[in-house]
Amino acid sequence: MVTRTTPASSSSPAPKASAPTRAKKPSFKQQMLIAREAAIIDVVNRLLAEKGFDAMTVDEVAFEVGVAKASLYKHFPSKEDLASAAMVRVMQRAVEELGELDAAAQPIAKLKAAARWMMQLKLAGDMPNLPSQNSSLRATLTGNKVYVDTLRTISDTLGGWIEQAQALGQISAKLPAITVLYTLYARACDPVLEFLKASGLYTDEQILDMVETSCFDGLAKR
Amino acid sequence: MVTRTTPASSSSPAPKASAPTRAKKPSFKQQMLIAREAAIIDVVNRLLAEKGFDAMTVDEVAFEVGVAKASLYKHFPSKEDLASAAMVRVMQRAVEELGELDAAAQPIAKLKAAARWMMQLKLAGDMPNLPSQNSSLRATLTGNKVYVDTLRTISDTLGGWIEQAQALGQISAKLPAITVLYTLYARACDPVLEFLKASGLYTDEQILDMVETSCFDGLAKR
DNA sequence: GTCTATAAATAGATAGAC
DNA sequence: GTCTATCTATTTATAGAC
Repeated sequence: MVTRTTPASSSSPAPKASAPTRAKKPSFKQQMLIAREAAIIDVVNRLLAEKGFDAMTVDEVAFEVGVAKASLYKHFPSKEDLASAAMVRVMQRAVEELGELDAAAQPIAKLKAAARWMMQLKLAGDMPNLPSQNSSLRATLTGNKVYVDTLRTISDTLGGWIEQAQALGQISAKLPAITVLYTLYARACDPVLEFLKASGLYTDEQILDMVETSCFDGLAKR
Repeated sequence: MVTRTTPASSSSPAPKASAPTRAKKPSFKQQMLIAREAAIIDVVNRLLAEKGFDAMTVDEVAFEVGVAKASLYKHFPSKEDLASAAMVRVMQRAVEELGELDAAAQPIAKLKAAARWMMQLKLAGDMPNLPSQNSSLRATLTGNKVYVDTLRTISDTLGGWIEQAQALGQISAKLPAITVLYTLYARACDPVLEFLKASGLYTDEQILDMVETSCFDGLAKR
């Protein structure tokens, strides 16, 4: 995950000869690097969820991570790449989640569980919120192979489930599969979730139930 | 037709109903003021729809209006007030629209038409996009009496229709009215609309039909 | 790789002439 | 009320010491 090979080669950074008594393991430094970048992405992810890309500042990220801003730029070359890394990570987790959900029997059950996973992530404040209009951000995202590939993987998986569900008469065949897919994706940024949460009237579980119902069963009475 | 019954915003002076004089016509300057502010709000509204509040800059607004930035601040005291004025205007138009829709026979038909009106506005690039998290913006909005009152009017109208529709068995009674209301409001910022439009696969009418279907009938087959 | 310090650009907002 | 010119603060991003 998020294995950036920025530093001078990852093979063997041991210029010093063998000094087994005091030598530190290079893998340790690698692990520290990974851990620090994971900590950075943690903060970025939370800030993206809280305020969105435009309102998030790199100063803020650096302060919350507890690191100098210049150090951040050693890890990620731009603010867009910070956001991109956060998106990649959450999408890779989505791939893992979809893999587990695949055990469910019915396609529609998988789709509901996938939507619920996204909504639970947003309710928990862990869903990055990126503006779909920002051009520089879009350029960075579409130029990131891992991002594009992972998005493709997710879309293919969900798309397959949708077609299966439609073939079984579980999902309406009146709607094109692409529309169903987009409608599911939109649950990741559904403002109804935060509105209902802000109202303080319902528990997270109740909110998930209601939005899942409105999404799959519709507002009109059945 | 802009703000005939109500002043555009708290920052713009209300037209005074003074006795008609023949020597001078202050109403002309008043009209020029109104017209210029309407032109400003036009630009603000479009930019808010295109890039959102955070990415919109006051310099940009001034340039597109063709006026000096300092002049903008003579009309509206802050960027937040610019956005607030745009929101007030679109909401006042919504009130007018709801008044006309009230002629429809069935409550659910009114609700569908209201949702469709919002979606058509967004598809046309005329729906302002405000971040729900920005605190200074929220403060300005909640401190704007016209905004709060108009929002209240809209919510009361839609809320009444929802309860009627539920009583008639047209809208599911399993969902609280507040959830139905929020779900309808969310159509004004539904990313599915722009995704489908960006795909180039469907006409605006087809997109409206599909999203209306998914909203009221749900994704699951009936 | 981390830091301090700073560049370079841009944001929102104002001063003051006319 | 409109303009030019400017202020002040903030933002993304680097330079350079260690």
